[in-house]
Amino acid sequence: MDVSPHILVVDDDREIRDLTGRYLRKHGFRVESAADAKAMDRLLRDGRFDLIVLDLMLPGEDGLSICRRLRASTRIPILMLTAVAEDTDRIIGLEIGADDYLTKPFNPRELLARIRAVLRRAEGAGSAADPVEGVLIFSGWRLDPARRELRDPQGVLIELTAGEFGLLMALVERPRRVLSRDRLLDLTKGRDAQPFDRSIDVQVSRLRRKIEPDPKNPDMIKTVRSGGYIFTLPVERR
Amino acid sequence: MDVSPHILVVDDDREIRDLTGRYLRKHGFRVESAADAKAMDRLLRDGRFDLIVLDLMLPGEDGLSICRRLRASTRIPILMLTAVAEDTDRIIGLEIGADDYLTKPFNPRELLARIRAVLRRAEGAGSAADPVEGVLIFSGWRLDPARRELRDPQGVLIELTAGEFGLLMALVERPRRVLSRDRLLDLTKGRDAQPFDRSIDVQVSRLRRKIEPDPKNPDMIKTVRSGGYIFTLPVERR
DNA sequence: GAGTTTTGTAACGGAGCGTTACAGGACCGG
DNA sequence: CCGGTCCTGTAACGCTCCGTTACAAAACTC
Repeated sequence: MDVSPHILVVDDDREIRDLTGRYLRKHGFRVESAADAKAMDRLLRDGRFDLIVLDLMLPGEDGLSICRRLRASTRIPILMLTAVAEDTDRIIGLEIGADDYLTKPFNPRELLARIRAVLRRAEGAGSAADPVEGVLIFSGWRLDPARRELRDPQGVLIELTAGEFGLLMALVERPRRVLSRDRLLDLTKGRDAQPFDRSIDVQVSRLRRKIEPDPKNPDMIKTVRSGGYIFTLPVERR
Repeated sequence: MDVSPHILVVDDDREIRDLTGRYLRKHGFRVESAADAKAMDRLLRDGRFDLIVLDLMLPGEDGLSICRRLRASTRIPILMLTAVAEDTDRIIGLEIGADDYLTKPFNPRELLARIRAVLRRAEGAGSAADPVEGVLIFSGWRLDPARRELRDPQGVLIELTAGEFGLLMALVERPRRVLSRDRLLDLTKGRDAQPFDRSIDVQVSRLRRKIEPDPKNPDMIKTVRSGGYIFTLPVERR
C-alpha cells in the first residue's frame, strides 16, 4: 500500500506543472496537475489529495477565489504560488486561508521543504490526508482502516496481507464504480502499469479466495471485461 | 493582563535583536530577546511565549539543536532565521520542526507577516506556551511524556529505553495513520535513512516485545508492508 | 466453432520484514 | 582515565509476501 502523500499542482503554466511534478515525484510524492479550476475540480472529485499547490494567477476563476471556495468545504492544506514579490505581505494579510506561500520564480527544493512543512503541520489536526475515521460496512462485513482489519459477518477476523488490504480499501472506498487496472495500481501502489502488468489481476484473485464464498463466481468483486473491476455491494461508513 | 502575543527573539546579532524588537513592539507585540541558548532557556523558564524567532547560527548550541530540543518538550511555534540562502540549512530547519523560516537579510514587514501567519495557525491547536501536553492514554495504558514513563493497564511501570520511548511517542502522537520508516526516523532521530537502514525495524521489534501481549501477532503496532508502521488504538489526551 | 483477446491462477524467485547475535558507543561511578 | 553496564545500529538468516511469467480457461468475434 502506497502511503506517499498525494499532491495536486494547479498552474496554467505547463512548464511549471511538468517540472514541479517531476521533481516532487522524484522525492516520493504522487503528483497530479491541473491547468485551471475546472480540471482541478474534476481531479478532486475523484481522488484524495493531501495538499494543493495553487497558483494565484489563473485563467478563469483565480487562485484567491479557488482558495476561499476550497476552504469553505475542505481542510486540504493549500500552498499558494504568487507571481510577484511585492505583494507577499498582502497575501498573508488577506487571510485567504492558505497555509503557506512561495513567490515565483522559486527553487524546487524550497517548494519541497515548504510542502513537507505544511504536511507536517496539517498532520495533527485531522487533515484530509487520512480521514480514516470510521469503519466501512458492507452486508455485515466490517473493514476497519485504522486497525487495518477485516471481519466477516460473524465477526471472525480475516487475515489479509498489506497488498490485499490496500486493494480492498481502494475498491470499497469507491463502490459500484468500474475501476481500471491502471487506476487500481495508482491507488494501491502509486505507480503506473508496465506493459503486460498483471499484478492487479493476481491480487484480485488472491483477495477473492479469502473473501468470496465462491471465488469462481465472485459476488463482491466482479470483473468488467476490458474495463477493470467493480465492487458491487453498497457501503456504509460509520 | 496584557494579551498581546509574546515573542522571544534569539539572535547573537545585537542590531537584529534591537531592530526587530522595536519593529515588532510598534506592531503590538511584547518582545524579549536573548543572544544565545543559555539566555533563551533562562527567559523560557519564567516567561510564557507565544512564538520564538530563532537564528540558525548561534555561538554555543546552534539553532538546529535548540529547535529540536524545544520541539521535544513544547509546541511553541518557532520561526527560524537563516543567514544565507543556504538551502540545505533552510530545509533542515523546517524538517526539524520549525514552523517557518526567513532568510537574512529580511524585510521586517515580511517577518511581521510570517509571525502573524504562524500565530494564526497555532491558535487553533492549543497555543501559548503549553509546556508538554498531558498524558496519552490508550486502552488503559498511560504514556506520560513529562515523566517519560509508560504504565500498563494494571499500573505497572514498563521500563523503556530512550529510543523505545521516543519511537512509542512518535507513534502514539499520530495514531491510526501509517508512518513510513523515513518519517519515523526523522521524528525520533531527526535524521535521514541510509541505504539498508533497518534501525526502525529493530526498535519496533524490541518495543513490541515489551508492550504487545503477543509480539508475534502485534495488535497495537502493526506493520504495513512497504508502507511502514501504524499505531492502531485510539488515543486520548489528558 | 475456430481464432483471438482477456482473465484466472499456479509456481517461482526476488524483495520486505522479524528476529537474533554481536560489536561499537554512550553513560556512569570510581 | 578506566572498566563495567546498558543501549542501539548493523549484519545475517529465515519466513512471508507479491510481481512476474506461463499456461489454461473463459469470453468475445466473426
